Amino acid sequence: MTTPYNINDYQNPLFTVDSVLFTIKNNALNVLLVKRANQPFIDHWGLPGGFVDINKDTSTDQTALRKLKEKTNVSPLYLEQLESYSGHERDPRGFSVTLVYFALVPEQAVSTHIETVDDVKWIEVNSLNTLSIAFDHAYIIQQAKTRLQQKALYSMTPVYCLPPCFTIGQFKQVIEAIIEKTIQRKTLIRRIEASDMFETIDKKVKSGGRLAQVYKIKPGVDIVNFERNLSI
Amino acid sequence: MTTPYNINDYQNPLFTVDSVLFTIKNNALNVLLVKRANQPFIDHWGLPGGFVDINKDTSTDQTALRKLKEKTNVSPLYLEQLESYSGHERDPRGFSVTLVYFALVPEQAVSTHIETVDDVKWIEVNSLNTLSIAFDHAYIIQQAKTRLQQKALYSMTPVYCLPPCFTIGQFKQVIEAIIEKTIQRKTLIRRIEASDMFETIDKKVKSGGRLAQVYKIKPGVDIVNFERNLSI
DNA sequence: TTTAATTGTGTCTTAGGGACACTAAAAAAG
DNA sequence: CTTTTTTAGTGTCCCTAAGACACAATTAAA
Repeated sequence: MTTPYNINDYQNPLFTVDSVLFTIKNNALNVLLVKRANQPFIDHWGLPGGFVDINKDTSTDQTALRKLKEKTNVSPLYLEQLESYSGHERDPRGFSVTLVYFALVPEQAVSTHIETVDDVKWIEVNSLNTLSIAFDHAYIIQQAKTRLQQKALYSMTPVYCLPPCFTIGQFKQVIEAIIEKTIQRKTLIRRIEASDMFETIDKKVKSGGRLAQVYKIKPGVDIVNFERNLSI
Repeated sequence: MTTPYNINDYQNPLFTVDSVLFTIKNNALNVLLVKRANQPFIDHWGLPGGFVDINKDTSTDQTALRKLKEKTNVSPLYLEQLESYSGHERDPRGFSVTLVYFALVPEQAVSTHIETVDDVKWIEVNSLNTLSIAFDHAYIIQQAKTRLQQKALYSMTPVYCLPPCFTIGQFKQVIEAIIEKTIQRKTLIRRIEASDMFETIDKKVKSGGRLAQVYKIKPGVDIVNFERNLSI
């Protein structure tokens, strides 16, 4: 029953790390796609990612960050594991496993770099069906979107789609773009106060009407989770 | 141990699948541990798991289920991915990635099989420090416990630690063992009704006082999530 | 000066968990 | 046989935070 361990008895699956990097652009949820330079699915658009480099990476988190930095020139403010996907069918080269992260970044942080290259672009998640996407990445993006929507209902996570200084109006727009539903401004204000994550800065900013108070994240605070969801 | 050069080993990290299988035993959260038959950490206790067998497994889910069935002789009722853990330090053989699942099973379903073997056992999660655990598995078990506790606050997931027919009193004990806090019986009854996941069966059962109504899960229903957490 | 737009406040409603009293029914104690 | 103990189940009030929405404040545009 117990044969001695030998690593060569097993064929290792193909293991990659991919990231779903989201941002809000034009009041819509966008995902970063990369034009594939290699087979399989050459010239198709897919998620940024690749193989672990065990000489450079101290963990798969580092792999995800390294690949994202290669494509966007910045590290995302928020990164967490989504899930891994595996099977014989998802990659023509054979049984494969991809560990998928999902990440958030404010659009301004990467816009200048993205505009200088033509193999990296933002695409609206709701327009994904107009492209032919590599592997099962279209499905993975949908899963990541669902997870982000859930998190937006019970946490302050969407703040990582905002620049360092922001107004409540901007925050509300980001949340609404993610959950695809309007929320009460009052509810957001109550949550901002209850979370104690933010501080006002001595500045107001034009917004088309009355000047808006500017907020920023208090240094060193963790993301706050709430006990109730926003209603769906 | 000297492994011959293998191109796959060089490109790919060591990839394994492990599972944190929980049950409730004696009103306490228990985890299934397996005595390791091989290096590294031979004779230490660790999580059930191993390498993907790409000839047998259609996905990593199947790997987890196959390994659990080897050790317990049953498939768990509940299985989901927890997270993956990676790094150079966690396995002396080099950079490794383990994809960890967490699973729930009623104790009765596996007790007879467990008692016949001596390399598999249940151990109370709160007594883990009395054993020396392989790899970073002690840490992983703590992470899985935290995740299970969170899920118990907003979902009916703990029901998978119960046998097919159960009383509200048993359900309450399972939840309380998981979250390590008492809950209001009334709250559980309200959630059972609101979820519409259960039906009463025409049977009552002794419980030390008044006879208790027996419930079971309606066939084909999905686990229900609530919009509010139980208070912590 | 008026109107429109956006920010910010006040407050009532609503849903669901927390608490707890009270009744029901069965077993154990006397 | 009666009383006590134990667990099951119900009724109901409280509390908190989200939803709804009116209304005041402030700015720009018409």
